[in-house]
Amino acid sequence: MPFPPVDEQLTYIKRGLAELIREEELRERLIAAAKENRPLRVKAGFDPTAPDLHLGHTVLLRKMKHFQDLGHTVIFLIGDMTGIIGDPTGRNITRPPMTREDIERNAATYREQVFKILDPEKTEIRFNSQWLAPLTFENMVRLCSKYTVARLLERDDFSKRFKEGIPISVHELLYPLSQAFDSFALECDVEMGGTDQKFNLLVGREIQKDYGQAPQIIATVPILEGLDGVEKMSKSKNNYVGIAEPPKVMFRKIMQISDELMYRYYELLTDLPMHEIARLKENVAGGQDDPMEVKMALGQRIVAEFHSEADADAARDAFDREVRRGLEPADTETVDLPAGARTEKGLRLDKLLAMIGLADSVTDASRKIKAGAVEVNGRIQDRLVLEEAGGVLVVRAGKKWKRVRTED
RNA sequence: GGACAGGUGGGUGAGUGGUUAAAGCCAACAGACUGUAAAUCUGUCCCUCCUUGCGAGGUACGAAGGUUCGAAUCCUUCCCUGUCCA
Repeated sequence: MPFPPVDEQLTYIKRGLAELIREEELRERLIAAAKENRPLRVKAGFDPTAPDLHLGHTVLLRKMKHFQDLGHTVIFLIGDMTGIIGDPTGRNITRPPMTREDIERNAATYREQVFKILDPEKTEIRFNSQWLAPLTFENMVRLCSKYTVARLLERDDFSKRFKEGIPISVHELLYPLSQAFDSFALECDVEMGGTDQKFNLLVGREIQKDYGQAPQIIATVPILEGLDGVEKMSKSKNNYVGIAEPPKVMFRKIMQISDELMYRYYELLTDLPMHEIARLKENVAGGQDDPMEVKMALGQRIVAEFHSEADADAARDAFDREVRRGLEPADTETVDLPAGARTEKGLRLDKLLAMIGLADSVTDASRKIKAGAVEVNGRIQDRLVLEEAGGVLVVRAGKKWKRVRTED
């Protein structure tokens, strides 16, 4: 399969990239690839834990996909060696070593999620225990001899911790080395990662050279800001959009980002050409385009990528209906009236809310009632005991809705 | 092995015997505002009960005991984390 012209490839690759080390080397490598009709081997490493991918991860995955679009091979490397050893840092209190089964299961989940973006035909999934596990002590020491402590301490977080007397375990120092060794073992032409990985990726170049291999080219992608627009997207910060989340949830979350942030999302999470994005921005600033429309279009693109066009349209409609107009969702669940909600005085609304999941607890429910967030059949409730009306009750607590069948 | 510091509600972090269910901040949840947002403002933010009240009760500050009318705050033991010395 012939590759596109080198300049075209370069432009495609460079879009949305944080840093490319070095462009000239990549150009040469691309020329050589074309000449030998050999796809480049592009690697990115992933942790064997937490296979719940979110949009932040997809920035990297999308860039990997771009390489595939150009005909190159992507290596999805699962760093299972660290998982087998156990906890890398003291941060996670006693993380038990993962079993082979755990890792297999996580790998399966990765496959499921990752191939929503990557092309399976052009992807190799590899595990670094394959070559790290059989590494003898002798070879291990040999690897270590190729790098100095001073150079390892150049890494930002290492030097910082060292200066401040925060402990650095020896195995942490080994981490960049083993990652570098992976690149050698896989004969990588390019390694990718977030900007926070730059140091590790650079070590790979050095080690490859030492082992007589052409040093890999490094391509880093920016770290995506989360929904808050400030901190990086992460699950623990709860500012993420998971790629396995339902269309409606995804769409709603995307609509939550600030107008400013949406252009960055366009750049990093869609393939809309840069000049188009610039135009959108101008039109919004000039008042020709409605920012909400632009953001909804973004939401639709993203939802469509992980689900389908139809899902995206439905999500948009649902948003319009539920959030903009505050109407009851079309897919409101209907439940039976829980037995305990009825007392001799009548229907206890606080208990009902807690039992059908619209409140965390009875106490929480009564707080919500007090706050005027609870509505039954379109009427805001301020009493604990509900007048029985019979039939199906449409209950709303804040954003959540339920229909309750009262058996009569 | 020794010395020292510390373990508080989802997170951070005050509080060193008594209006402390425990400040502040963040997150979260509601409400107002709005073009979706963001920003801003207001309220809420352990559980249960009921007549939803500036209500009553229960549980809570690593664990278990103890001192005291009364402890997150003092004592003992234990567990855990960190730093330094060996």
